[in-house]
Amino acid sequence: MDLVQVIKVLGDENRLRILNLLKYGELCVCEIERLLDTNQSNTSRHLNKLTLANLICYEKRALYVYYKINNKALEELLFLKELVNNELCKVEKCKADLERLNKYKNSGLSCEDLKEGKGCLKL
Amino acid sequence: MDLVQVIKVLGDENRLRILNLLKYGELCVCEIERLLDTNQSNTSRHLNKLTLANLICYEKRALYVYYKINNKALEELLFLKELVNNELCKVEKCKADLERLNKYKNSGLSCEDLKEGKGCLKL
DNA sequence: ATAATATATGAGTGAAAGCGAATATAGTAA
DNA sequence: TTACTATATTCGCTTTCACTCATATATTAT
Repeated sequence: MDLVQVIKVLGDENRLRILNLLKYGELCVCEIERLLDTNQSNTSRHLNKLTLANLICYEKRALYVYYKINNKALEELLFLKELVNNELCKVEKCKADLERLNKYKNSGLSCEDLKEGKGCLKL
Repeated sequence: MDLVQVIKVLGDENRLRILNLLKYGELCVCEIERLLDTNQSNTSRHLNKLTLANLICYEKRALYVYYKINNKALEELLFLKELVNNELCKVEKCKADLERLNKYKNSGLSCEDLKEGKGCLKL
């Protein structure tokens, strides 16, 4: 995928928020879905676009698919590295996302608990 | 304008080509129009979007409007600086644009000559 | 004043993109 | 096997966006 297409993929709030969330480690689809407060279909589509642009990659374990940043892309596209590492953290929504992510991680819950409405990611 | 909107503005081939052209100095609209090989209306619209995103600025002199990179934006958004300075030069179309730009500059012609079909920017 | 030119803008069109609801697929568990 | 769950994909809808053509605006020249 060429540079213009990669930038087009980056030019969406939900996808920037996903990159920001994945900066600190992998997450499965249902976790991202709750954190973004959108539905499963939409989340999956955004993850697919990021994957096609080689910005993230995934690993399937049992029923769950875990997504993470493709660090190789960050090394090859330094503007992307700068964006992810030093610019996203200034965006208000991204800050709020990280707060919720931390609460979730500190709660000790896993994605299996989310469907029951436990924890801090309930709607 | 927030980060997402700025990236959306960046996610267009013509606008990336304009930024690449302006990297080496100011150009007026009719010069950019010829270099991109598109029409006047389209060129003006792209320039307007880049201006609204604060990525470029302009100065009107006589009948002509000269656009140039807003270097303040490059200092404030380092990913943008990296993109403009080190990434655009890898894009094939941008390379070709710079070749044509150099030919034009070396020809000694000005934008007033373009309408007569002189020089290397004729259609 | 009028004419000519550079640039901006309005209107319309077609393509692309994001979204929600429903459905399909794949893996797990009983 | 059947039932259940996580994720992906299809469909239809709506919005956004780039583009072209035509027109408006502003500046200069005559």
